[in-house]
Amino acid sequence: MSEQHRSADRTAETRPDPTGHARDDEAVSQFVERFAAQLVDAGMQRMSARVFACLLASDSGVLTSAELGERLQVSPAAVSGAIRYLSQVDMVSREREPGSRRDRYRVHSDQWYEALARRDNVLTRWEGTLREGVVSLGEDSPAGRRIGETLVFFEFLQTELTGLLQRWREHRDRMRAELEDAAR
Amino acid sequence: MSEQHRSADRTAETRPDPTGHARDDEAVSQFVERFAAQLVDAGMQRMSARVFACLLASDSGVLTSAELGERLQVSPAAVSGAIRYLSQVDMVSREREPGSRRDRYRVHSDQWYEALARRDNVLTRWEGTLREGVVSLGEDSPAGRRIGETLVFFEFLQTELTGLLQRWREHRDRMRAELEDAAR
DNA sequence: CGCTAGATTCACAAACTTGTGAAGTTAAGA
DNA sequence: TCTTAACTTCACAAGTTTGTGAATCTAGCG
Repeated sequence: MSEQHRSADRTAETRPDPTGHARDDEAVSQFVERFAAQLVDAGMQRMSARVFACLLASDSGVLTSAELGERLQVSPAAVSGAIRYLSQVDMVSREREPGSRRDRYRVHSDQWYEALARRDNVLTRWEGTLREGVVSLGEDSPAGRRIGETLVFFEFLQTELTGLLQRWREHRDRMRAELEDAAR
Repeated sequence: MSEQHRSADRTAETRPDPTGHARDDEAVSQFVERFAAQLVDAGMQRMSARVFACLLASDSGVLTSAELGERLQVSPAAVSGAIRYLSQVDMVSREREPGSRRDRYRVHSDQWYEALARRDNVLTRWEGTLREGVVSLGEDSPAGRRIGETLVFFEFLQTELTGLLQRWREHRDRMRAELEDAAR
């Protein structure tokens, strides 16, 4: 077996690094599990959440199935299932390592932005259901009017989302420009 | 048993009403189940979602445990559990019907607004975990920097949320004023 | 063109979740 | 103060989800 894949993130307890920092695997694992738990609370499947958090906390941002399995103490089958979901929702991408039959999974840097943008679709579906509801209940009935108000709120949210994401892009670009300046 | 509680929403198939609308119970139930399913997809417990959707679709906006049980075909125990959750998260309020030992459960008109405002707390918790993560990973490590960027995004979101809710309040008040005008 | 590392699929068992009936508790009204 | 309608709690059964090992598939490489 090749030793290549050990270069990015070691599994030893701690590791000195060029800037004088040590990576405390115990602390890292605690972060991974804690953050994954919060993603689960927010509705994500457990294993997908753990895999995602693990990738997020890796220095390279890229890990193989075997590495994920070792860090999370799960079988290749579990990793496979998690990756299937995560790539479906575009939170990780799959890369084939050239000159190898081993896949590498990478976190997208814009995951959160993308995830939020995808909420747009969810809102649209909700709005569809609410519109049907207004019809079923009768738009002049008290219940119909109540559902209608909810619909207005979601429509408002959806509009706001557009502006919000635009402002985020500007905010991010401004930040990056500052970082570039500082580096010079 | 008193017949009082039948006054607000009948269980018969359809009902003529003063404005000439009929309430098609089959269609209403379909809306309730469909909307509840979407709430479940978004992470809510099944029974809580059904109870909430049912209240939302009732003309009075107020139902008793027995009415909820009959409409959703579930036991009083199930209703009790759902209501416990919903009142914990402030999506329904409990009222004691005066001169009776029967509770009534009411949907809040501002549920969605409130629910979104509560997201604020969730974000704060996430930010806490992310901050710990940056420390664990070392703020100058690539992973630490990646988590840090995520943290910035969530901080941005939290700021935006404040403005968004403020704009919603204005939007809503403007709408209500227009409705008042039209009624005159 | 076959061998084999690695990914995927699948049936199953363990763990968790959900809703029920029954027992227990509370408080309105006589 | 007693009775009893209505809510709540609890143990359990049914249903669902999750992760595993084993079998299967895929595609680099000799």
